[in-house]
Amino acid sequence: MKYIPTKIRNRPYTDALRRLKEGKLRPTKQRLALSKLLFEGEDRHLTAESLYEEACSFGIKVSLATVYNTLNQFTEAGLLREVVVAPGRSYFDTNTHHHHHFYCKEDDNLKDISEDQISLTILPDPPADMLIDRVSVVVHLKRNHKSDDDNNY
Amino acid sequence: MKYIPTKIRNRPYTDALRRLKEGKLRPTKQRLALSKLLFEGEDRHLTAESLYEEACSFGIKVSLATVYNTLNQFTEAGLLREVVVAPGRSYFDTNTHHHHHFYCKEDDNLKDISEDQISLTILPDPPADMLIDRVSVVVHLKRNHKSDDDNNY
DNA sequence: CAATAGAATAGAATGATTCTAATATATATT
DNA sequence: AATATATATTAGAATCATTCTATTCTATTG
Ligand SMILES: [Mn+2]
Ligand SMILES: [Mn+2]
Ligand SMILES: [Zn+2]
Ligand SMILES: [Zn+2]
Repeated sequence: MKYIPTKIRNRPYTDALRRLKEGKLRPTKQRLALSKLLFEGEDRHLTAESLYEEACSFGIKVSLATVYNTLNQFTEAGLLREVVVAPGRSYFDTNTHHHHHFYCKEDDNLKDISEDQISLTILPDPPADMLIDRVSVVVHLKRNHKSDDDNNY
Repeated sequence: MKYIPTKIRNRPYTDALRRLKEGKLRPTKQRLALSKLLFEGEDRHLTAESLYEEACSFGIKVSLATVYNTLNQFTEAGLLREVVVAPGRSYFDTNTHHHHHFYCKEDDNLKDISEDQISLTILPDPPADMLIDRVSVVVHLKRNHKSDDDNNY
């Protein structure tokens, strides 16, 4: 079994802590644990409910209210981005870079499209006294049922 | 006072009726009345609540549940489009042509951007067995507070 | 350790939307 | 025109995501 130095074993916590400092948020148990779930590993899209269930499944003692608070505070601090693609529920995105999304309603699934994969020119000026804050592109997908038809004819 | 032939005076109802036939929906009092509010005049963006209040203010006897049912049925039938820009509530759009939106959160206000005012190239192919259903572009706006600052310095 | 500000929590409250089951109306059939 | 049937409307209850509230707890600072 390979020896892993403490420095490296602790990296996830260090990173989670760094995130909290970035947002000027106290490093409480719950925030640290959620931050670790959110930011270690690949970028992800999640809902308050899904993060809550994940936390519970890892034995983290946290309430749904705190998950909502945390997601909102992280979003406020710029550590997360809120993505609104369908009525009813919000997704939170650990990828805060400017980018876009594929969304499939049937699968309830979000997938990133990096900024440079979409070229966009907006011709109209914003109304008077308004500035463009950000541009959101959602490519809505549907299942391709064509192959089913092919089999029948 | 100019004479207006019955044919023309009744046009809004005729149009409202035509819409219902398009969607294979029975022309009930409530649907006719809502259809008239929705489709006569300019294109508009509205919420269930706002349409309900408008209907009430015109003395139309209808329940909020029926307004929700009607908006969903009309959307299903392709007479309306649902626009999701912010968490919490849905907007319905009488403009069903492919187009995009400016959205200002502060004013809770939607404004159309016609399709030809945005040029968009999506490079990535959709995931396997998926087709692009539609593309939604939302240009989020914020108030320009620059002039306030200018006055102070 | 004590004092204090800030955070976590359970549960209540809210707001949008959907559901339910009774009543009413539009359409089809005589 | 009356009847039968399918469909629509309604009030109110129910649901679901989210936020609020008031209490308890904890991180921070000296
Ligand atoms: Mn990342
Ligand atoms: Mn129109
Ligand atoms: Zn993303
Ligand atoms: Zn529109």
